[in-house]
Amino acid sequence: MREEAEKRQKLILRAKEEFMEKGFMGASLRSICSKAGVTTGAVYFFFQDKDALFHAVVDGVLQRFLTALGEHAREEFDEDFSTYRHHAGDHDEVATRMLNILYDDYDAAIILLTKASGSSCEHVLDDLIEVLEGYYKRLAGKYAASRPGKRIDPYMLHYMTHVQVDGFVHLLMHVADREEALRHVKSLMDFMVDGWLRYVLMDSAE
Amino acid sequence: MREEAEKRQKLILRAKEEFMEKGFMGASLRSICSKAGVTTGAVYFFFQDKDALFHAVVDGVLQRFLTALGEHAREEFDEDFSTYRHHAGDHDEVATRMLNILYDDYDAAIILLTKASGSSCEHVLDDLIEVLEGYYKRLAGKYAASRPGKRIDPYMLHYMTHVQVDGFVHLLMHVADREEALRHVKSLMDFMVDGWLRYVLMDSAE
Amino acid sequence: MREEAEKRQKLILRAKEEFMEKGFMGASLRSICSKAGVTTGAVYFFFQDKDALFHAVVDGVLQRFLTALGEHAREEFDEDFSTYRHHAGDHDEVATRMLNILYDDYDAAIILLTKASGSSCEHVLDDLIEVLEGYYKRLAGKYAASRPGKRIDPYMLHYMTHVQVDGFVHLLMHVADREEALRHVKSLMDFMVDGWLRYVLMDSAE
Amino acid sequence: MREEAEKRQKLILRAKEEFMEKGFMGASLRSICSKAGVTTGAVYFFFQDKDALFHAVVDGVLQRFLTALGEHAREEFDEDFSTYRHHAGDHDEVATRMLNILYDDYDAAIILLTKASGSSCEHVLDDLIEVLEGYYKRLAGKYAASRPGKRIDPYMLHYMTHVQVDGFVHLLMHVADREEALRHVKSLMDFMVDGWLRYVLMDSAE
DNA sequence: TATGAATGAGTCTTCATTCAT
DNA sequence: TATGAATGAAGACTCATTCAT
Repeated sequence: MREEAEKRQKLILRAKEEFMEKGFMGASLRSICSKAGVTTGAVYFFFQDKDALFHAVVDGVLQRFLTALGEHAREEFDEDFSTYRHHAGDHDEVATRMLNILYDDYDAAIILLTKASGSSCEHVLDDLIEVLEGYYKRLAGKYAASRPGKRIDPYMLHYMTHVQVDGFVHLLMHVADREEALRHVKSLMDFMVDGWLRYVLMDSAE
Repeated sequence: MREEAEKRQKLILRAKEEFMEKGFMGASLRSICSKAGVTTGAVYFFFQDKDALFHAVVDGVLQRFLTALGEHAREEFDEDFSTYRHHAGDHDEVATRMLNILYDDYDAAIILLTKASGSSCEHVLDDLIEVLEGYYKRLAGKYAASRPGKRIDPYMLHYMTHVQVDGFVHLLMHVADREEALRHVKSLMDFMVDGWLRYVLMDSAE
Repeated sequence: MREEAEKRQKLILRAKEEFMEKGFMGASLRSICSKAGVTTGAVYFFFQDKDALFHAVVDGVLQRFLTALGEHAREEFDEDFSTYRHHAGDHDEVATRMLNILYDDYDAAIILLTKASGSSCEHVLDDLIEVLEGYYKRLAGKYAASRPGKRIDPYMLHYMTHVQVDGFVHLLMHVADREEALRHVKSLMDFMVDGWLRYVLMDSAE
Repeated sequence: MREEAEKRQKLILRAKEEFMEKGFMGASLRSICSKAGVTTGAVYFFFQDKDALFHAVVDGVLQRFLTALGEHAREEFDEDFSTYRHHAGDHDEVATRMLNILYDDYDAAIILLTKASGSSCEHVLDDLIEVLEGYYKRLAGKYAASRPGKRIDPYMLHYMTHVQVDGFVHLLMHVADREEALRHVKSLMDFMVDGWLRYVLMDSAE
């Protein structure tokens, strides 16, 4: 009661370690269980299968990230682009918010984004990019409409979306310290906005 | 004798298909052998183990890529940066050369770059980036030395190296057609050079 | 208290469905419990084990059937065979009575007779035949004693008992509709009585 | 070479014992392997899965039985029914032939016919009956056509087919000795032919 | 030269059952 | 009274690898 699903928690904890170390496919339920001091069968009381255990590790960050992303998308979409001018640092606040979510459950975030191969999450990144791309396409459309002489390069739009997502992943994987990561995020965002304005929204004269 | 080489070749061919479909870990030697019409033992006659078979599939592109990279590095390093000015398109020729190497053995390149998890090649990308980064660091040093008021941001140097490599991978994975890929590579390179000049080599006044 | 019985009942109901679908061995207590909206432990509160649950499903028909059989045996055994002559339809009434018992709990009857493999009931049919055979042996003995020149073929006696029981099972499994089954039972009984008179009680001259 | 698949044979032998004892579902590959002095993996070298192992035990009898049945069907169908009169013993020869096939691989026959539940053979008996029924329906049609005033009772046609097949199974299971079984088969066949002439081909006046 | 048989540890998963609470 | 957590042995099956021949 009080220790409410203590073993469940321990199981998730050890699973996180194992997934971190060996990835989804490489992870062994046996190994996880023995580390958690639990018999193999126990996993199947708490979770439907290996994949569900993976979700238990990873769903938290994923949901928070997705929610934050949805909110941001709604806000940004309401801006008036006819008068919009980009200033360095414009996107720092959002980026910081998103990054914080990832660093709040650092290991889970890394597992979700880089160790999911073989699980039902193995395409999260691609899915995320696809969603974002759709959203950015509409945004870029609005922007281009208010800027005569501008047109969109579809490949670069897809690529820049990828770069954006990948930038976060790169930060996460190469900068363990949150504060340091937050310091870098500014350059990152400026670099990406440059990319957008120069290579996605290109001059019509091609 | 000729048969020998034939079987070896068929084995490599089917392995390529299997690795492409399921990745290194997911691939089954049994399945490869049966597709190749060869007994299980045969793999171990021709190759030391699963990993060696993977290398047989992948080493060709890897070596050609590495060699080309080495040559390029030597050339570029000899330029005189005191008089250097970047022009759009400067790097297209190199990029084209590298990209062609990848498209010449398209499947092997994709396998090497995205399906190697679990094999001894699983860190090729990281290794490649590390090598490149070292080379770029010296290059950037030279450049900065000839440009008073410029200094290098180490994280962005690492990140830009990553972006550069990742740009190739992205192209490879999302644009199956070589000609189309070659068309995009120009924007890609310009975008990256921009990144270099603005975010890696930043103004000293920070 | 009322709830208690309810849960027990629901458990039996779902168990019946599961046994029907997958047989005793194939049935899963987990699956039964979850269908019944009850915890796993509950089965072991209400029943001793899987086998006891099976009995709970099946004992009703079995007891009613056995009782009816016993009554019939007692009646028939008291007849005077010295004056007995078989007429078509003689046994219809009994057969109808027995068949009705089976159709009154159709699913349970089918489970008992054809899905019990692995349970302690897996030999009910054999047991039933054995009991019946003993009874028929005495009956046939009486009959033969009053008919000089007749002797009994022991194998055919056993076989005819089997045919008799099997006839019921066949009806049950192939004719879901009770009325239709009752219509067929006449031919069935006549066929069997023929068998008895011709092949079980055969002419001594062999 | 000489001992050609010695272990394969031992595996089949032990599997036969295990299937005999516990049925298909109840049988454990582990147990079979350890009895055969072979590791678990070995089964999967020789057979695709548990079901394939079952087939290896059982396919011999099944094929021989089916072949013999097909031949018999062809012969019998060519008879001229307008002049046909049944004599006791008419079918003994066929019955003997079929029975011999079953007794030639006694255990396999029993396993196939009574222990197959859970395997892909679990409906052999039903399938066999269905085939036979189709054949008998045509035969009975021919016969009835040459006998005015006769019509066919469809349920009894199905049932008699079942009785026929079941008669063989019963013999097999209750009479281990082949000679004794062959002695009984005569009564059995006569009983069934009686059934056919009286209850399947009934007088039109119903 | 290359096979085919065999290994044995490993995979995930399911099971009936138990018992403290 | 009945639960929910947990067991532990067993299930079928797959794997990369080895080695006598």
